[in-house]
Amino acid sequence: MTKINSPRETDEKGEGFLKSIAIDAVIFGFHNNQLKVLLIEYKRTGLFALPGGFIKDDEDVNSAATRVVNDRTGLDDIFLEQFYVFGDYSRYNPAQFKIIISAGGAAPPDDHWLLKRFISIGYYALVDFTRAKPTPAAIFDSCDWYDLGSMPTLIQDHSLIVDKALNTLRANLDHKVIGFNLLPGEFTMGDLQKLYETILGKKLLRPAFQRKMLALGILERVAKKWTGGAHKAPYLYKFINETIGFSSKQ
Amino acid sequence: MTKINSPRETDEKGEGFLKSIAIDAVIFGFHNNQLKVLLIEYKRTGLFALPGGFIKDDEDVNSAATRVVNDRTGLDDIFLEQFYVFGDYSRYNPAQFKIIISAGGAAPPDDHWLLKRFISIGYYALVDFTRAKPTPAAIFDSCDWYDLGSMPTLIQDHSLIVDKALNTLRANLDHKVIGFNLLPGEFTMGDLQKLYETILGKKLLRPAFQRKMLALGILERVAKKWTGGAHKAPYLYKFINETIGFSSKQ
DNA sequence: TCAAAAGTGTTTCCCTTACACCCATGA
DNA sequence: TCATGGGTGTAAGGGAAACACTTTTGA
Repeated sequence: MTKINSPRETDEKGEGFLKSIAIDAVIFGFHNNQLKVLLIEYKRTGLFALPGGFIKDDEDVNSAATRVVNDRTGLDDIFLEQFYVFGDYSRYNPAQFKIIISAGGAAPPDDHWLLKRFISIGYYALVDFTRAKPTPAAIFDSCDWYDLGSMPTLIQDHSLIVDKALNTLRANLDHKVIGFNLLPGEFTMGDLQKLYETILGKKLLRPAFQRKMLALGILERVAKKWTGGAHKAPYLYKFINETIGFSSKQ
Repeated sequence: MTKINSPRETDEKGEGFLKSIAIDAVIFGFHNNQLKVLLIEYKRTGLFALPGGFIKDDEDVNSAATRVVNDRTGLDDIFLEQFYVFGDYSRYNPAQFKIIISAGGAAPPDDHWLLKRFISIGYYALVDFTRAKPTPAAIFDSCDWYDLGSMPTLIQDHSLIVDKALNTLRANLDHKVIGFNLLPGEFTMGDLQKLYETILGKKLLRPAFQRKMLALGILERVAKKWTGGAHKAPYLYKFINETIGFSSKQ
């Protein structure tokens, strides 16, 4: 579908990209009982933002989102879903972009395409923290995980986008099968419960949780786990589902 | 928020509008136990489509959607919600738009802004059929209600958009309070049940339905209804909720 | 042998389902 | 008085909540 011709975002005209449309990705990971979000920092600005990108003239929007997440994490098989379009006029803030572009070289002309108003399509992605390799682009100082509770201030309305992504994740956790995307291939029931508790922000009852998860019929018990703890070793489970990757589950 | 300056879609350059972004609205109504969708027909083309529009340079995207629905129905207080962005490259079909524009006057130049690739933000609206006044624009032959089961062929991927809107409506009917927006201010429990049955495409048990709806605590019994039928007259109910209008319910 | 975590069994409770019964009304 | 649709009562069934008990392991 997508011809590869590699236009460059830094062109003043934005040749090769759809104008006025951006993609912002809230990439969630889970580690040490903490829900994390991948953020980038623009060089020499102290400005933090969600990983984002633009849509090539001949590229599907969903493919562009996949490409953005792949560029930042190196992962291919990711759960990714649109959740909202952020399109208020009030989010238009060219001053911030002028700083970002200027930090990368010369000050941009006033009619630089990135200084125009943009609408952003919000995606959220659930990735395996242990396999993701945060990868900055040339214009970033960093690309790293941040705990949801201790994120730096973000540009534009990106904090709002994270909030809305988290709300969507919470709402979907109940009636879609998505939590597993945040865990490694094999995990214990305790890991899974910690994940659910962290996302939902509340404690769950262990017996009820175990039964509910097993009743879904999508978990396969693999083997015994050895632990360093002074207690019974838990089973390992893996998620059995062929339809991994870009999800069209409704 | 929105300065009024009235740009015109027919300008070749699309001056005053965001480029590459359109809005398509699936406006649902309910009448005679049928779920209906509002469709427009372009003049002298035989082409049917969803009501749609574009976003003014200084207009919120959600405001633009409200404006589109208001233009076609005359209604102000409408339930309206984004549900998906349709952004595949394959939906790009300039030939159809060339026909539409040509039918309105002279053939457009090849660089007419409407012949470029567009991404469409899908909204669905739930309106009171009895209060909506379908209103065509100058370039339409008609603007009318169609039964979901007997719609004409639609341009582009508009049939897909309707399908996805219906699926979203079905999924939300269970866990959001939205069905009432399709009924007049006062209605019987039978009306409401018929509506649910039509949307979900299956029969529901009357006693269970009545109890579930009343348990929501959002219905107020108003008065006795007189009927022409040879049976007990049903109560009338009305929906008690202050937060009518553009919904931010999550 | 003990503490801690994991796995499973059991009872209770509540909501939904299914069905029954009564009510009101016009033909 | 009878058929039809509306409203409510009630018993049965299924799943979640709450709690108890057993199992396994390293200290």
